[in-house]
Amino acid sequence: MDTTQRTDQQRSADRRRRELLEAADRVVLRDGPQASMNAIAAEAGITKPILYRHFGDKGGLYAALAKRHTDALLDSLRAALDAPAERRERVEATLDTYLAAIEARPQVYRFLMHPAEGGTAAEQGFDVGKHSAPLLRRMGEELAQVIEDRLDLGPESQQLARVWGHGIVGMMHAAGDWWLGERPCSRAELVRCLADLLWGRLAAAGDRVGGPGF
Amino acid sequence: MDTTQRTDQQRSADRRRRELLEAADRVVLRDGPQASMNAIAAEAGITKPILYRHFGDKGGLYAALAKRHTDALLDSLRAALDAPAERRERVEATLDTYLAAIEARPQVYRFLMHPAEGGTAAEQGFDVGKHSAPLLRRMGEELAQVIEDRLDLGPESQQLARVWGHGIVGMMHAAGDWWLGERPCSRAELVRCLADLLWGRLAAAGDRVGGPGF
DNA sequence: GACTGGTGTTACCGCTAGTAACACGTATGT
DNA sequence: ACATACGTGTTACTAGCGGTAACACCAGTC
Repeated sequence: MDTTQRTDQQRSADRRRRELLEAADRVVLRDGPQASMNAIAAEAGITKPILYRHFGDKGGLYAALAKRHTDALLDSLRAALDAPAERRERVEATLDTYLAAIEARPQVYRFLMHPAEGGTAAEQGFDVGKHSAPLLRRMGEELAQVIEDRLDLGPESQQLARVWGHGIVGMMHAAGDWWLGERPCSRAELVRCLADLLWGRLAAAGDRVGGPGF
Repeated sequence: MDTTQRTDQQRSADRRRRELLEAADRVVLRDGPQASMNAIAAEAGITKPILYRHFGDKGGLYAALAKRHTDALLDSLRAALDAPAERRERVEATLDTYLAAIEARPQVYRFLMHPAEGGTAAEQGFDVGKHSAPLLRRMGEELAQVIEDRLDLGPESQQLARVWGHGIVGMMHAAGDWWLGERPCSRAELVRCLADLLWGRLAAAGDRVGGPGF
């Protein structure tokens, strides 16, 4: 059991794992989030127990799969968030990056937003509400960190930043989801509307004639 | 087949349907969104085929169940939205109403946010992204209508209102979900933070020393 | 009394996630 | 050279799911 052999094995296992993940990716892209383990195994040219040896259970495979895409998307978002430009431009660029991603690959995005599922009887924690997709949480935390690092929000800075991070991400997600289903306008228009909302146009708008206003 | 008898039968069927829905409610509240049809039938004291005769399939039962809670929650939200007060107060009241609801019954809320699932091979439309929970969509449309009715937003009023409706609902949902899982602050504080976000504090905040600002 | 319609059952189908048990190749220790 | 251990792969299975077909019972009606 010398070191070189162990690394060899590990390398082989890692390569195998990547191949399996790519096969799973193709199936999920084709069949949606409810792709079966049988289908994934068949696509990879092997049988189920191998998948289970590599990933434990379906949740493990899905987590590994989600991590790849989540990391990639988060990298794009960070890039847009870090670009050298005015705050408004940067916010719009980030929104546009996210919307472009979900527009380009709706199946992947749909998969990422899907909660864990826990088929038979595992991982059930009903008493709390933490069912949201990991991607949303990670994006929220990431954005919160950026906000807290860069904005001066007074004494309650941290709390405000975290609430805003998750809130803005949720706004982006829900609006994007609705937009993807109905396509009521162009992406650029959607970006502008959302940025306007974040820029306080809701509070600044005048009441409509005849009513007390929202 | 005279009218009175048909009404009698219909009444009986309706009562039965309500009983079944209440049983399903109890099971979902106990087991979460993945409650099985067997469990629900057992809770109602009957067997599966009866459930299927009443609701068609699992999606039908879940849709009926969701409609009850969704209608109830939307009524509460409408009440908060229509209260006689300033705009900011009303926004805060609406946010608080939603958060209080999900805080009081997280399982129900979790169930409502769950997408349709389509067990075996039904209702699969992967090419579009319309997987979101009906509750989110309905709340978004409802809020959009209120915004459009009451605010003067210029020529692009309708589009802005719809984007904002879905965006604000998504913000509320994501922030509420995160808050419910981590409980980082009181409900009132969360409400204030979110209202501040909607009131443009993000755009108004100053840059932190040493960086160009978000 | 035969007939019809609603309510209920049992027993099944095909599918899923997940696993146990077995077979093959290969490198190693004695 | 041979036995041993190990990783890789298979087949065949379990338990449970959503959903359904076929049958039983019990009312009211012609």
